[in-house]
Amino acid sequence: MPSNQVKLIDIARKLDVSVGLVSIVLSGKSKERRISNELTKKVIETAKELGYMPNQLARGLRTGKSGILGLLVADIANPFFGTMARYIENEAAKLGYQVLFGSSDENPEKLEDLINVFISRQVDGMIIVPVNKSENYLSSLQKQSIPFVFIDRYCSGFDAHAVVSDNYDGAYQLTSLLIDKGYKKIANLVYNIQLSNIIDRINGYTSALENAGLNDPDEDLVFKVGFDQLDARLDTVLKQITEKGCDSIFFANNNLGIQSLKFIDTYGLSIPKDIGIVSFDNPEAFHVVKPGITCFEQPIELMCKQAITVLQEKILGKKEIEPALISLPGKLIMRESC
Amino acid sequence: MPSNQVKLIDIARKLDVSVGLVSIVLSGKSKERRISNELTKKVIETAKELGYMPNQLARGLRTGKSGILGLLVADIANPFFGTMARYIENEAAKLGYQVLFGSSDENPEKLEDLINVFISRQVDGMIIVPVNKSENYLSSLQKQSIPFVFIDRYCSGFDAHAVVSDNYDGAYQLTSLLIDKGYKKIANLVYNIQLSNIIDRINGYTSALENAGLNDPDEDLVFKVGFDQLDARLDTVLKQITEKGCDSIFFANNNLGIQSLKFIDTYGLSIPKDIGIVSFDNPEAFHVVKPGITCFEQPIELMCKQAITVLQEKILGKKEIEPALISLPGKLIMRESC
DNA sequence: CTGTTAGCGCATTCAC
DNA sequence: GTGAATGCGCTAACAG
Repeated sequence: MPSNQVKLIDIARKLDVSVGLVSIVLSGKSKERRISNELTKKVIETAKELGYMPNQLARGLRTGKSGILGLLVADIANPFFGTMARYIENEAAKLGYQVLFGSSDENPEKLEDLINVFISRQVDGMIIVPVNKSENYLSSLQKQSIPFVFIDRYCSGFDAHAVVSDNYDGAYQLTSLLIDKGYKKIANLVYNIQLSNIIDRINGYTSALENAGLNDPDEDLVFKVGFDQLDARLDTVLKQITEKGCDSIFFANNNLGIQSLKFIDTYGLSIPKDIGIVSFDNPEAFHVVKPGITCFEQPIELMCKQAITVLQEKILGKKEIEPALISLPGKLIMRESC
Repeated sequence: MPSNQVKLIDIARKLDVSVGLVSIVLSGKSKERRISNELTKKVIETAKELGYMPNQLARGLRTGKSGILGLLVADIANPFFGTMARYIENEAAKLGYQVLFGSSDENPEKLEDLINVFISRQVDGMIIVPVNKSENYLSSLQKQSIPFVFIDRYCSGFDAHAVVSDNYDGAYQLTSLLIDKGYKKIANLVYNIQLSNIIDRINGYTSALENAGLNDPDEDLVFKVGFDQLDARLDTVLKQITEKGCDSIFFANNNLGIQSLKFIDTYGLSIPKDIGIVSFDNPEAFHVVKPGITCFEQPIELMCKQAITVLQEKILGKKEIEPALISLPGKLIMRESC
C-alpha cells in the first residue's frame, strides 16, 4: 500500500526537522513544549500546504482511542431509529466522534455479532438499543469495561445507564384520553416481545384503565403480534379486536399504527366514529392522514443528547458515575382520531 | 491504555510459540504455510478460549485496509436515505465491511468536511450522494485515487461511477399518467437545486407534456422551492399553483409530496376530483393516506447492491473498470390520487 | 514446517 | 527548544 497520503514525515523532511516536533506542533502543544513561534507557524503552514491529514488508524492505535462510536439500533430504515441516528450523529460530531452503525433486527445473535465487531474496531463507546434475550451477552459486555449506554429501552435487573422516554406516562396519557372521550372498551396492540418500553406501555395502559374502573379482569384486551409476516397477523388480530366489540385501539408504536391504518380502512370502519385511535410515536403519516392520528411523540433529540453526554462521561472516566435510568417526558399530540 | 483485550502475544505466550505463528494460523493460512494440524488446532482453541478478537486498528494500519466504508447521504433521518443506509449496511456486511455514515444536509461544505474526516479514517471506499456545488471538491477527490461511487445522483461532466434510478423515465410515466387521465394543466413541484435527479425529473415531465402537445411555451409550470422554511414556502407556492388554474401536480420527491398533502387538505381541495396528484418516491404515508397517492418507487435495494458491487471492484482494483452511469428502472404504483 | 524481524504512522518519553 | 528512540498490535517477508 504505497498510500500517497501526506504524513508527518513528509512535512518533517521538507522542513528538515524531526517527526516528533511536527507531531507536537500539530497537536497544539507548541506552547506547552515551548516550541518557537516561528517554527510552529512554518510547520502549520506546510502542513496545510501539503494537505496533511492525520491517519486516524495510526493515531488510534497509539493513543488507544479510535474516535469512533458504535450505534446499534433495531433497524436504521425505521424512521424512528433513522431520526435517532441523525441526532446521535450530530451530538457525536460535536465531540469529534464519527459513528459506525448496525441494525440488529431485534435479533440477539445479530446484536451480539455486531457488538463484537465494534469492539474489534476499538470503538470508544456504544449506544445500544437492547433487544429481547440479549441480557446474558450484554452483562458479559459490562464486565469488559467498555463504555456503553442503552437507549430507547433498558434491561431490567441490569446495572447500566439507560436513556428512555417515559413510556408508562405516554401510554397512560393516551389511554386516559380515550377514556375521557367516552370510549369504554379499549384494545392495546403491541409487539410480542419482552422489552422494557413495551412492558411500560402496557402498564401505563392498564393503570389508566384501572383508575377509571374500566379494567375487566376476565377479558384481556392486550393483543400481541410477532414481527414476521406482520401484515397477515395484523389482519387477524384487528378482526379479533373488532369482533370482541372494542370501540378503540391504542397502538404501541409507529409501525403497528401505520400498518393497521391500512386494514382499518378496508374494513369500512370510520375513525373516530366507529373506532377511536391513538398511537405511540409521531411519524409523518399520522399527520398527513385524515383524520390525523392523536399520538405521543418521543423526545428523540433530547434522548440522544443525554445518551451522548452520559457516554462521554463514561469514556472520559472522570468520576465513577453511578448507573441511572434517565426517563424523559414526551409530548401528547392532539389530532382528530379520537 | 492498559487495554485488557486479549491479543496475539497473549495466546503466543500461553502456547510458547511466536506471535507470527499465531497470526498465520488465525488468518487461515495454516495449510499454505504448512503448519501442523495439531499446532493449528491448539492455537485456534486457545484463541477461542481466551476470547481473542483482532484489533482492527492495528490490522488496518499494517495492511492499509481499514475494512470500513463511508456512506454520505443528505440526511439519514429521511426514510429514503435511511432505507438506503440499511441496504448498504447489509451488502457491506456481506463483504466484511462496517459502515460509517454522515449527513451533508445538501451542504457542500459539510460534505467536504465529512469526506475529509472519512479519508482521515482511512475508509476503503465511499458511497456518496453528491450535492449541489460540490463538483470542484469532488473532482479533487477523484485524483486522490480513493475509490468511491455516486448514488441517487450523478455529477455531470464528471468521469465517475454513479448508480441512480431512471428519473427521467419515472417522471415521464407519472406525467403521462396524468395526461391519460385527462388532466390538462399539470404543475411540477421541485426543489430549487441543480441536481441530476431533479433535472432528469423535470426533463421527463417536460417531454411527456411535449409529446402530448400540452406544453405551453409561454407558461412555465415548473415550481421550485428552497429547503429552508419549507412549510412557509410551500403554502405560497401551492396557492400560486391553484390560482394559476392547474388541475394536477407532479411532486418531485417524497418530502415535497408529504408536506404538500397537509396544505392541500386545508385548502378544501379534494383529490383527485379538484386536483390530481402523483409523486416520486413511495413513503408509507402515500399508502396510508386516503386516497392513496399514485407514485413511482425507486429501486433502492438494487441501487445499493450495484453500488457496493462497483465499489468493491474499484477497491480490489482488479481491472480498470471504466466509469459508467448505471440507471435502474423503478416501479409505477397505481393508487387513487389521479 | 516454524520463528524472527521489520515496519505501518503516530505520540510520547527521555536525552541533549 | 529540539531530536531520537520506543512501541501501540498486527502482518508479511525472510531466515532458518
